[in-house]
Amino acid sequence: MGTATLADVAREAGVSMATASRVLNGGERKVAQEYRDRVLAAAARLDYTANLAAQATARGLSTTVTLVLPDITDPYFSMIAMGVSEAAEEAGLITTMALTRRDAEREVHLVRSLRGQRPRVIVLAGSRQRSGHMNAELERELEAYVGIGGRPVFLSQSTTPYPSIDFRNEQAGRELATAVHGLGYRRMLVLGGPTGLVTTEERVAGLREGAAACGAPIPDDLVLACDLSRDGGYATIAALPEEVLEHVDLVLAISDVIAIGAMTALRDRGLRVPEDIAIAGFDDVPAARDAVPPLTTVRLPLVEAGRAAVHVALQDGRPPASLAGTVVLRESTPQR
Amino acid sequence: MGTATLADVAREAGVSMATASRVLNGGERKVAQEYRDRVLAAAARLDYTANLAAQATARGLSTTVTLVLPDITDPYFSMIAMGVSEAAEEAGLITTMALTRRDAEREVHLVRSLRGQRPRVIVLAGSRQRSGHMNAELERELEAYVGIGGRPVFLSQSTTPYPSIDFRNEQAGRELATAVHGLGYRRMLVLGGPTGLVTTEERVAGLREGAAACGAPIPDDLVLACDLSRDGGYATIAALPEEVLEHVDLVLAISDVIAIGAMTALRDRGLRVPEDIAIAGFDDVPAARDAVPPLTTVRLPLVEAGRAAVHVALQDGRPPASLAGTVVLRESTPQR
DNA sequence: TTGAAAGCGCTAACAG
DNA sequence: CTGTTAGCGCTTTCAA
Repeated sequence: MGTATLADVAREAGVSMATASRVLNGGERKVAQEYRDRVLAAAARLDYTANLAAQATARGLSTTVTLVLPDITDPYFSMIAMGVSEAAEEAGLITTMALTRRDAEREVHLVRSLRGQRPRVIVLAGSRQRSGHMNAELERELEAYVGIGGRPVFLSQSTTPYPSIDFRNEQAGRELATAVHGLGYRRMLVLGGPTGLVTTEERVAGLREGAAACGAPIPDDLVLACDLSRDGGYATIAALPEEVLEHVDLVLAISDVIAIGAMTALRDRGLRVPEDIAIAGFDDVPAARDAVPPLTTVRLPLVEAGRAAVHVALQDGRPPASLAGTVVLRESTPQR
Repeated sequence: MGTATLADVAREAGVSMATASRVLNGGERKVAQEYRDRVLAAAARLDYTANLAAQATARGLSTTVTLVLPDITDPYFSMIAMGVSEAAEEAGLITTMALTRRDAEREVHLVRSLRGQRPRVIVLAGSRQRSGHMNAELERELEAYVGIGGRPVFLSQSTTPYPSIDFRNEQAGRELATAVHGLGYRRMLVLGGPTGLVTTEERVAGLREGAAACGAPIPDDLVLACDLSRDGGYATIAALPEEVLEHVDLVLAISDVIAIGAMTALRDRGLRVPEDIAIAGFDDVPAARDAVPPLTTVRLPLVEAGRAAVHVALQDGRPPASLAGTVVLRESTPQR
């Protein structure tokens, strides 16, 4: 019951297993219409479902896309997950996910044990470390993975020979800085997220370049590192000396989550947003719209990026182009 | 390269495949220490990783937990996903996820094709329909799944003979209504989410009961259905006739996401929150803390529920107890 | 305890 | 175009 196998279907249809396999799971036409129909009918009658595990054993690769990501609870990644899952499904693949909890070492172990699943594609989401000591390890694991026919893709930078989908972080930063400068902001503070991550450093660099180009350079001591989370933004603003904040008219956070935490902290310090101090973020996660005031940000095609990752992996021809962001001005940065 | 098989390990260690299998993937003690060491050493030397697909073929079941959920982008579900993934990992299982896009029919198809993966556990997240025509279909699929040794669990109600993890939605509703009544609110409006869903109806019922018990019953025409999303909350409030809103001092949304959308809509209508109208939600997703003003809600142990689901499925002894919520009062419902 | 050998369900040459 | 027949890598009786 519930366990009809290919052999059962073949017998029921009066054909060989090979033929049954060809019509049920094989590629395109190659079987006479009559046989095809008989097999299909038998399969339906028996409620046949292919045993994917057996298929994977025989083929050497499973029909799975594995998404490795730091934290599914972060909207940045859940958007990406959405895209990966959509594209995988369209390609007839199943999505598996594994969480690294933002731990590079764990990521390597994960890739190692995931290899056992024989996924067709592994999408590694989350920014790479500029010079992680795990990078080499990771590359070794991926080599082994490629050895069995798998295709790794990075979603945001590759520190390896394998392809990646990238965002134009620097450009986005420049554009945002330029846009807010145009609005009249001159004394900006940057909440730069963790140092060492490629993504955050690119964004910070872009912001500073943009501001500098407009004649309002951001001094080093106004570029603050913080945890890549709501709490990171909150804590950093909360701990800031009064005199620093007094001279600032705009906080530029390198992610919306950080910005949202920062906004709450600003308010908890008795400052009005945006009257006393304005704020902007990056990513345009859904929560940015519901922030009060709504958050100025750079919209990144997150879902699309997830989709692109699996496409690039599947048809490895396509050259991975980097994805641009769009500045979205909202009330958190009014004309000043 | 990267493709050491059990046979390779056995040969390298000078033992039979059976022995190698026993030490590497089998249960506990049964192999002499010396052999055990030799196998382990050989495996390490060869960088052996078990082929999970082959294992699943041989065993009939894979080492996978499959999570079926409506939308990973919704924080309610991403919290649950977090818990499932954690517990699965602790049990040495891999988590797979599939998105239904809130479509019951799709859910059934998904379960059907997921069956092919032979997951050890399938967690079906998301509220059941009170009387969905797909319920019977779903049950049929699950029967087949159980037939191959799988274990289904529902996360929020079971319309089938299989276990479920439940929240005490009604009780939570009663407590919330009672709490806000204690704060001085008397004329409440309910944003009840979609009708037909068990969860939403339970919450609505609880709220109404609680309010009624306090002597401030909520009339039928102040219980509004809406989409289970931020936009659902926004749209419903936006479309409300002025005279209805005038008589309301508190909006009770059956989810935080709805509440957050509603809050924005209220504000867009020129109302002050909470001065003119207060608001509360359900779930206590992270965004509730960052809402302005911070949102009163009922905290539900979402991550914990996800964990419980896999535990219940794995050791089917434990009787699935239902999980209680805790009212969390914040500034969106000040003493009035 | 250990090993030989028969599968698990499916695929993919290779003939016919 | 169809069927025969080896595997795929691992598990698991069953004897030794």
